[in-house]
This record gives sequence, structure tokens and C-alpha cells, in this order.
Amino acid sequence: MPRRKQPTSHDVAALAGVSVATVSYVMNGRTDRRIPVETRDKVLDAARRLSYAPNRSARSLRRRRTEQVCLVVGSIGVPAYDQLARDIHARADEAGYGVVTIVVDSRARAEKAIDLLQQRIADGAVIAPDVGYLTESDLTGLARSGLPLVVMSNTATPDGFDVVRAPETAACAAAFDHLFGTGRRRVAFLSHLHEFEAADTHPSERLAAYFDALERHGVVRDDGIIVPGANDRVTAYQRVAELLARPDRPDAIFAASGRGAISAIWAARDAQLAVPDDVAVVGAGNLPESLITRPTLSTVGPSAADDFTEVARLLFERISAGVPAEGRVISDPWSFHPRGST
Amino acid sequence: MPRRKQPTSHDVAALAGVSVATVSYVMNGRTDRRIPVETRDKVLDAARRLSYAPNRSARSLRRRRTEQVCLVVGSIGVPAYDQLARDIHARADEAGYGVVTIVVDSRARAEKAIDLLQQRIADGAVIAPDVGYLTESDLTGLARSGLPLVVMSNTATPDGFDVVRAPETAACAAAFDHLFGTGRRRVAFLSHLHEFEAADTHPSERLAAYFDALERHGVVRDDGIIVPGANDRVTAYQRVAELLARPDRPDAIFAASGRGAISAIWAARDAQLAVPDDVAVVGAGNLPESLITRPTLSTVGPSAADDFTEVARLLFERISAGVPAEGRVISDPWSFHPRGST
DNA sequence: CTGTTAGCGCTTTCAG
DNA sequence: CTGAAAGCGCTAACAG
Repeated sequence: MPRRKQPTSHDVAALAGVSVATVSYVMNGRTDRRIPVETRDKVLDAARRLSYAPNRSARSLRRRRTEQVCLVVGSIGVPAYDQLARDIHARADEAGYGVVTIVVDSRARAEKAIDLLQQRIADGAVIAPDVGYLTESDLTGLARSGLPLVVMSNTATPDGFDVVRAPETAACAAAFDHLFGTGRRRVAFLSHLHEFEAADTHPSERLAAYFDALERHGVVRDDGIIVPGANDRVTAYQRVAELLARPDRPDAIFAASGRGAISAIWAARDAQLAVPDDVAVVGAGNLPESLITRPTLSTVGPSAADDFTEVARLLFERISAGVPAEGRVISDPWSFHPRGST
Repeated sequence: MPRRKQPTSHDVAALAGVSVATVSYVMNGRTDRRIPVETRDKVLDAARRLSYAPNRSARSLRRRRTEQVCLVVGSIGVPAYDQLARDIHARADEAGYGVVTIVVDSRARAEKAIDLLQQRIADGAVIAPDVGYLTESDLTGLARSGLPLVVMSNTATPDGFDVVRAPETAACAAAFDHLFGTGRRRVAFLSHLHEFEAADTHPSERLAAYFDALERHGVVRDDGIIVPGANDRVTAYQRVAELLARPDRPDAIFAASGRGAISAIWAARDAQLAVPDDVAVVGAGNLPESLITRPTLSTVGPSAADDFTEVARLLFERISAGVPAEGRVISDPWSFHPRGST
């Protein structure tokens, strides 16, 4: 079975006995052209018989738009990114757009991503990785080149692109104050891997809040209880189990992810420790799951369940605007949600 | 700030004082053309100064390949799909390919997906949704049109595309036999939503295995303990909590997902029921998390952790082969992994 | 109402 | 070693 050459609009035109222009008009269902039903049907019939589908690359080249949007995330399997993806897909679907996903978890991949966007692989992009692989100048560069961009970042300043923020500092401070205020003295920090690696050079917002709180409450920092492992449930469980097995075990755990926090609850139980009496647990992010654990999980996170429809809206607004709008910034600060685990 | 026209190879050629052909050769780093370093540098310099990036649509049109692969999944946030996505992304990265993801969770979306693939949005695709929205004729149609295709399905027969199977029946039968064999009489089935809806028309493999087992063990089917909710952790928790609150509560729960099974463990605990003594739990799929719950989770699933590198390999092999290969089928049957929860 | 035609920006033969 | 030119398949002026 040889790889058949795909039929083109010429083939359809020939079979239908019309011109390629007519084929194009019919296939695009253009209403500004008055085409008699008869011609229309001839074309559609020919198209169906050849199972013709207009070539996407050719159309994109000619129309100067791809009808794809690009979603750039930091990794796969993070609940918040999943929700973002769902919301983008939903909006894209309505607009007849496709979604191409790029995972940026290293500087090399970041450069590749920039390059692809520069090559106009998509008509617009949402940039979500919360790590520093993408610099502000990468973003302004892209925006300058005319690409509609929505950036999810607490540090970037809008400059030809929109910025959506979710400031964490106040919420984290409140959580730490609560922990220290209720007598906890050894508060461990279960961090993401990249966060751990950059702890001293570019501390994440939550890590900075942690250091601040230590100082505020006169507690000396102990790097032994700052551990990576929040990225996945199993690693988190293991790291926390190790922490809790130490003679000088922590009396509280702040996890940089909701999944990490839930693993911490499992680990505490397995170590025969009561949550929150023996060890308190706080997680970052608003996992719906926080409400079905026992005890329920105290969190720092957005006030409501993750919802990125606004991000999607901004992006498509920018895309259809055609002309670059002023950079907007939307901010929805996190808050501390004390529940059963503290 | 007006939307700047993207620079083209002509602009670069003009600035560098060479022809567009030379620009193309340099940009593609072609070694079959001997280009003096001097010329090369002039071109690269001009390209950098204009921040030129070759237009992807034009290149795809000319080269007749997009250098993208398409990943078609059934939903977002399913651990196995996540692993599939990771493995595809990894392989695609090596090959310099992009990944566009399509979510198919309705017949309408399935048709849209077929159409996009027909339009050659990608050079090949992995089709993973385990639901019936994509028919076998959709698949053969695509394959006939010359699109390299790898299909993950236990029912499809290779026909111009490769098929990767993970047969569940034997493993499920073993799990149910174990449950009934150890005296369980009321085995509930926590299903996926689509699975629930098609229970009587096109029962899923695991559901069919369940019905078979009921018959084999002389237990009469009770639709009251077949409930949807395996799709997400919170819903699963709620459904199981309801089941366990009934006076005629089940003494075992088979969950169609690992996440559902873990929620079942939480729900059992909250109902003061011991697992497995009061209620046994089995989950489908091999979540790494199965080992960190208490008790550990018995599962039906692949023999090792999810690994789809082989799927990715098949796809790229087909893509680079250029000519359609015979349809191959790879099969890795599930097995029953009894652990603490039974 | 329909067809002819000029490109979109790139790659690649083929001449020089 | 380099350039001119054809053309990938489609859309959208423009002409009829």
C-alpha cells in the first residue's frame, strides 16, 4: 500500500468541474459569496469522494495565521497546569483553534520553545512555567515580534503582553505565623526540586516567605529540614517519612504542593504521629482533594478552585484584537485556608 | 507599537548580501553544501540582528512535513495519559518534533480530531482514548490517507497502523476470583463515567470481566452498587462514602482507576471501616502511589510501571520509514497484583 | 455568479 | 561555491 498523495483543491476542482477558487469558497463556507446550492453540492460531493481535507500548512501560510495556540507549561501531571490546559482547550475549541503544548523544564527546552514561537507555530501563547528558565527578555522579545502573549507570573511586568498574577507572600506569611503562633518550632519545608536548587540564588516566593517567617519568629534556619520532593507523591512520602523518623523530627511541614502535603499526611500516619497534634501540615495550592483527607488539609492557595478561563479569555482577546493591546495585569492573591491539619 | 511584520529570508539575504538560497542552506546547517565560514557568519549575523526565524508554515508546506506529532487522549489529568505524554514528548524532543495534544471526550471532538489529522496538522499520531468515540473506520481511513498511526486499543486490529494492547480480562478475572474466593459477596464497581453510561451497550473489558465473575460465582448483579465516579478523586470519595453508609454496604470495591481506589481507602477509614477486613479494595492501573497507601493497594495493571517509550518508538519509526509498514501489534497483558488492601 | 492569477515564505533542483 | 527560479497548496483580489 503506497503512501497516497493527498488530494488537493485542484483535484476536487477537476472532479467537480469548477475552479479551485470555487472549491476554496465552498470549503470555507463563505457567505459573502453567493454560490448556488447546485455548485456547492457538486463541490462537497467531489470533496467527500476524494476525502479531501484542505492542507493546513498551505492555509496557514496563505492566511498568515495557524489557528493554533501554544500552551507552555513547566511539567506534566501538575493539577494546576491540568486545569489550565482544560480551560485553554475549552476556549480554543469554541474558537476552532488547536492547542500545542510545550513542556519547559530546562533552559535548553526554553530556548527551543522561544524558537518555535518565533517561527509562528501558533497565533498566541500562554506561558505558565513558574521557574526561571524563561527570562523576562525572552518574553518581551516574543511580544515585540508581535505574538499575542499571556504570562502567568508574579514577577514579570507587562510589556506588550498580559500578566496574570497569584501573589503568595501574604498567604504564606499568614500560614507560617499561624504555625509559629501555635507553638511550632521546627517547621520543615518540602520543596519542589528546582525550588530547592535555587533556594539561595533565587528563592521562590514561598521559600522567601519561609525564611522571613523564621527570622520574624526568631527561629534559626536548619537546612536539614528543607528537602526537595514535592513534585511527586511517592518521593514526597519518602522524604517526609525520613524527616519524621529523625530524633529531632519537625513538628510542622509546609509542602510546596498539595500532593506533597497529602503524602505528608500519609507519612505521618504511618509513623504513628497524629496530625495536627504531633505534626501540622500545610500545602500550597487549592487541590479539591484537600477536603477529603483526614484531617482536612490546611492550604495556602487561591480563594476559589483553580479557574483559568480568564487567562484563556485574555489570550483569545489579544489574538482577535489583531493589534497589540496595552499590557494588562490581573492579580488574584492567595490566602491562607486553615483547616484540620493545623 | 504596531505589529511588526516578521522578517523573511529575503530580508536576511538582503542584509547579508547573499541570496535566499544561501540563507536557507545556512539556517538549516546543511553539510552537503560547502559554505565558507565567512558567508555563513554574515548570514547568521544578519539573522540574529533581525531576529529572524524561518516561518514554520512555509517550511512545512514546502517540505511536506510538519515536524509535529499529535497525541490524542481521552482526557486531561489521567496519570497513564500523563506518562504517555511524557514519553512522547521525550522522544519528540530528540527528533526535533513538536507535540500537539487533542482531547477527545465526545463524538464531536473525535470528528474534529480526525479532520485535523486529515489536514496534516501532524506527521503522525498516537491515538489513545479508550472510549468508543473513535471508530475503527475512522482509524483505517486515516491510515489509508497515509498518516503514520499508533493506536492504543485492546479491540482494534492493525490495518495500516500499529496497535498496542494491554489486555485486562485475565487480570480482572483473577482479581474478582480472589475477592469472591476469600468470601466477599457484595463487590461494588466504581466505574468511569463513560464506562457507566455504556455499561449495557458496550461494556468495558473490566466491566465485562466483572459481570462474568458474578455469574461464575453465582452472585446476582446489583446495579445499585455499580456507580460512576472513578474519574476524579473527590467524586470517587463521595460515591464510595455513600456506598459504605448503606445498610447493605459492599464488602469489596473494585475501582476502575487507581485514584478511585485510593479515595475508596480514605472513605473506608472515614467510615471507621477496616481495609481489607471490613471492605477490600482493588484499583485498576499501576499508580506508583499504590505502594505508599496503608494498607498498600492491590491492583490490576501492567506488570511494571507505566512506560510508553515503545509506543513513541513505533510512531517515530513509522514516520521515518516514509513508506507504510505492515501493521504490528504489541501486547502486554495486565496482571493482578495482590497487596495489602485485599 | 465564477475563474484567473498573484502571491504567502520557504526549500531545492539546476545552471553558472 | 552561489544564485535564479519553480513550486508546495491554498486564499483573495480582481476581472469577467
